[in-house]
Amino acid sequence: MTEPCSACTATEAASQAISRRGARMTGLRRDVLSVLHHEARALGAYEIVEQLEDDGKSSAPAAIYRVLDFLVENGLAHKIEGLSAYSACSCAGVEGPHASVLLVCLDCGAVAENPCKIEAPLGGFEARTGFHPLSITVESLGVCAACQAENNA
Amino acid sequence: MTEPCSACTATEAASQAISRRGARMTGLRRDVLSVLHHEARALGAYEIVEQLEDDGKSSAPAAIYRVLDFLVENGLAHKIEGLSAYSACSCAGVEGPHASVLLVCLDCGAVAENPCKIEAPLGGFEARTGFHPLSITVESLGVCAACQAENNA
DNA sequence: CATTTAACGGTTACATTGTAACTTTAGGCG
DNA sequence: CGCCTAAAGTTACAATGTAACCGTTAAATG
Repeated sequence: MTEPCSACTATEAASQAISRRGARMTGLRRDVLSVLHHEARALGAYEIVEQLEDDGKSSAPAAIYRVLDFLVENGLAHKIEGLSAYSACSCAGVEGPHASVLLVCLDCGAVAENPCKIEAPLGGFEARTGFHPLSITVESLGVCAACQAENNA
Repeated sequence: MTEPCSACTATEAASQAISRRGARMTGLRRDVLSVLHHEARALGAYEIVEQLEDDGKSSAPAAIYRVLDFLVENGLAHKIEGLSAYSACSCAGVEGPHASVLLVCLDCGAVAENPCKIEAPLGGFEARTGFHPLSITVESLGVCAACQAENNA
């Protein structure tokens, strides 16, 4: 018997989390999430389209964007605004929508993630000004430790 | 005699700051920065193109993007990633490139800004993982206090 | 179970945002 | 002046994102 792939395991776990939330984990949604988990890096929407085509599962961009919105709204994926790209959420034990600090490697696309409370990054600034936040983005583009080591070799 | 316009004053001050840094504040750069200061809200690149056309100063998108890159690199403007838009930097006394917490109103486009140290939003996470940040984005899309009041009226 | 209803996905056609590459112009400087 | 560099003009695209409509599927309700 074959070893269980960790990406598949993660996709499966996320699917179950979605069901617990009362939302529907459809085939396309699972496929897209699976691609994100297996690639384990930031992917553009059109890269996902290509990846699905390679798997014989053609879908137009509009459908993919709808799925990505769903995944982000449900906390299964994050959008990296600075790259117009998406990555599977890698937080353990976090369910539902959430903000994260995202550290994105420009070399390899790896995304390191740390869930954060909305209040932290805003540092009370929002409370002082009466601003009502609807979304939070905290991300850094840079070079991960592994790529730094490789570049210096 | 006419009152000095605060947006013009800000543009002028920024121009002088640029010169002190040894960079060139050209006509187009000043024009774009002036638009951002006068509008005092997040503007897309193509909105800036239109605005300049209205002023009889036509420039193609490619040129505007180059100028916007320059302004951002020099800390005179910020890009709001979540809106693909730009706003003039409103920090007092901050010169050169810097990160800021940006609170962007989805109703009126107003941008409240607070300069921040790179370390703060990352909370030491980057130090623990060896990640080398090249850029930082901390922004929130929401509703400003003024628009909340207006919406409730 | 059958019917209704809402959510989802397929599809087309398009809007918006962003760039590459080359040319022309304008400053800075010996 | 003549050279060199940076910036701006210009064209032609590439990449990203959406609106809208319709067929299909899954869920809800009687």
